[in-house]
Amino acid sequence: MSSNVDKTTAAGAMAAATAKDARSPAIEIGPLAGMIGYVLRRAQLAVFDDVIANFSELDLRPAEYSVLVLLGHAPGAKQSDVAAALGIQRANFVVLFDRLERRGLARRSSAPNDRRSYALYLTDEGEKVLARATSLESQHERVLDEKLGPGGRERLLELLGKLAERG
Amino acid sequence: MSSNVDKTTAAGAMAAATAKDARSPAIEIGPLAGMIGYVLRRAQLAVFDDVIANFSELDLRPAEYSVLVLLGHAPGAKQSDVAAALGIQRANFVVLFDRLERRGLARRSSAPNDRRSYALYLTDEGEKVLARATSLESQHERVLDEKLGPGGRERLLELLGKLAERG
DNA sequence: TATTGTTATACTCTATAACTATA
DNA sequence: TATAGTTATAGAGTATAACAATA
Repeated sequence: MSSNVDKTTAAGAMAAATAKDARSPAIEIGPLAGMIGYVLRRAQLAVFDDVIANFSELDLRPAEYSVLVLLGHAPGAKQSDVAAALGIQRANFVVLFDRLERRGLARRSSAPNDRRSYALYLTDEGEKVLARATSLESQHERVLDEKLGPGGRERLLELLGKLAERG
Repeated sequence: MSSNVDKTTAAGAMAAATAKDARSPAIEIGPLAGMIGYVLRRAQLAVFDDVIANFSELDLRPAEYSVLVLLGHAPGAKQSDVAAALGIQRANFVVLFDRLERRGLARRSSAPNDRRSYALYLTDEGEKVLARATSLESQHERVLDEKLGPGGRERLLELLGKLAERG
């Protein structure tokens, strides 16, 4: 999963872009630094890299964590509703959830009124993994808060919420 | 590339998550709404979807546009430096640039001092496409400014810049 | 007829290893 | 020995079509 050979990752690029080293005649990103989409993408990649690194002991991907969080918050939710709430295609959600189920972290239960659908629940093991992951995630949020400064989180979440509105 | 059958995209999910419709018993994302990484990802997807839609007449992907912008800003830059500045792996950049070259938008020129490397340039056609794309992109930035409100852009770029710093 | 879950498939993006030609 | 470009490949993530079971 990790290596230190031929590292030209986003991290490396950002470092190179700001370094003043005669051996790396790095070029500036210029006008891209003022484009919301570009800066947003780079920030998202940096944050996700940290999340993935923080979850490494759990072998849990961000999308999988979001499913666990949602099941902790809305146990018994319908499979298609969970997928829709997270913006995941039904077809892709099947595979994602299969993995959680095979690992014993979540389970499908037959829904009471509709024999087509499933009600989804965390297992006891899933509750434990969710608790541990949330602890790691909380630590990470505190690191982000240090980077953002006082009031930064509130301002950022408000602005990002406006961007996420569709239409 | 587009269709209106079975749309369970992130857009649909966000709409469903906020709608009050008896036929869509949508569930709330709960704690996810307070997590920087999750909100950041949803915002980035929404913005990129708009960028891609705005560029549809040019058949230009965000990463390709970023290369054109960089070549407009730093003509003659080395291939590996452009890739590093954008956080793209050398190996993947080759394929990306091949497509721009085949379309006649950019070209590789032999570098003066190093026969291993290339100096990259826009073609005249590439300049035209860059100009058109930048015009479309500017329009999009103004739409984003309306969403963000007065001072929103400046605050957002500053906060995102802090998140993008690695370490 | 429409919806739920499912399978299969394809396309993009990304990461790594290995090669070549130069330095 | 190290670097620039390249090729090939594999893994994620994502999108679409089609099907069976059920509504």
